[in-house]
Amino acid sequence: MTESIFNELKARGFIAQVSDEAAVRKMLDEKKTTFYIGFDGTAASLHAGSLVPIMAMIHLRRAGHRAIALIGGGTTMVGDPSGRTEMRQILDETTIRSFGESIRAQLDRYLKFDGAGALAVNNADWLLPLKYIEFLRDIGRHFSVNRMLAAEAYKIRLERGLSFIEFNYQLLQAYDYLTLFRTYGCTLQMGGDDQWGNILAGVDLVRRVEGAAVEALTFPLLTTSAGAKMGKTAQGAVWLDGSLCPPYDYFQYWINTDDRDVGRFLRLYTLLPLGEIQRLESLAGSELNEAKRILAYEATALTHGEDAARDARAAAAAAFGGSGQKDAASLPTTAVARGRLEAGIAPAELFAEIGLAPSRGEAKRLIAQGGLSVNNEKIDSLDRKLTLADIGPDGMILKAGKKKIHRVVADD
RNA sequence: GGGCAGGUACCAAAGUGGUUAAAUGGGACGGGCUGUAAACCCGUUGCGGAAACGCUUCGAAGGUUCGAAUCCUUCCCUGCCCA
Repeated sequence: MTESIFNELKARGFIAQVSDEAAVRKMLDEKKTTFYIGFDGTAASLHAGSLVPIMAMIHLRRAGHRAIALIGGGTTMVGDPSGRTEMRQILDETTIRSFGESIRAQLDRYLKFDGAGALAVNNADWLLPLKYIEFLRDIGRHFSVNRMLAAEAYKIRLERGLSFIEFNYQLLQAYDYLTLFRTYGCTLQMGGDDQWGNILAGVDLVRRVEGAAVEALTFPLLTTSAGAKMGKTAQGAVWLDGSLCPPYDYFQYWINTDDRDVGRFLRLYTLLPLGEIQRLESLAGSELNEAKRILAYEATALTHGEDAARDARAAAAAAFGGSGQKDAASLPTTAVARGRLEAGIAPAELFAEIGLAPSRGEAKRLIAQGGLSVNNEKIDSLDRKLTLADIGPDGMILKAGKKKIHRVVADD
């Protein structure tokens, strides 16, 4: 802990708001601190939007602090209204439990839950058994409805509607903080900036109930320079799970970073030293692509491992480098029955089948617009059947647009 | 519980018996220009079909009609006002 981890986080752009900067700085720079971040269990996998909290945990853990990843098995039963325009779909308990388990396993890859430097807990363990009246008397009494209603996070919902179940969310999250403080001596809760109100509610609760000072820190809510939410594309979320978002696609997501975001993202999403990042972001024009390649490689390696990152990088080079296709094997590949290829397959059918087009109609539209190609040769007719003859030594390379690429091989 | 206003495609929002697969905007996608960038220009944007055309869609289910997103009934959901 020679260099200040707080300064490091700050310099990397992780800090939006802090309850008491001097206190947090002192805590993190001088003693081993137990901190926590909560993760919702609303899907089987986390997506790129959760990477900032994950990276923050990695930094702090490396600096010698103890990380608690809280899986929201209990709070997800209720649904956080903060900053949302509509009520979340309420999931059933079995689903939430299984999602929570997947997320725990996923976080383990980044954090290595060894019990000493990092551990995972699930708030279903203490929230589900709660007794309503008891909870109201012990915890509910400390919350001012007036103050809650004034919170920015509820503003939209007060205009559009907020149900009582969601209004309870903050109490539960505050109670989580109290529980982790009591059980693990946790004195810092972090989260996205939309969690500020919920986190402060916990800080208040711990002070009122235990008379102790605990702290809050939030991360900025990121959007890309183009205004899109981080981790979302038109196709959906950029999942951290390789089966939902293959490493190749993950790599592509990062390499397509807007020029203006390269420096910011290198700081947040890689562990490269700041000096190195400064050098990379100072590159201009097309040289910036080198920085993007490094960003994509590092980000992919953190999520999918070095080997997968190397493969993805090689596949990307094959797809976009123009030079040969010796790494074609790394491209997303589908095997198609040899018999069908012998007979010849209509291009619209095949493109739709392997997912390069959402439907045959769309594929036909793309053909009409000159957007589809086989082995880098434009498909100019719906009758241009794809056959065995199109499969070269590296398979048949299909492209939709300039960036979506897929390889087809014959299945014997 | 009562009164009022609503639920239209990815989102916002027109449409109030046929000319509506459904205006317009945004988004997205494709092409052009580029650096796998941004900006800009052009085009596309329910499913199937080469096409003719067929099928499915306007909260849900029924009904009226030659014909409904548009009219009627019931139900579900949301907001506002009153309790």
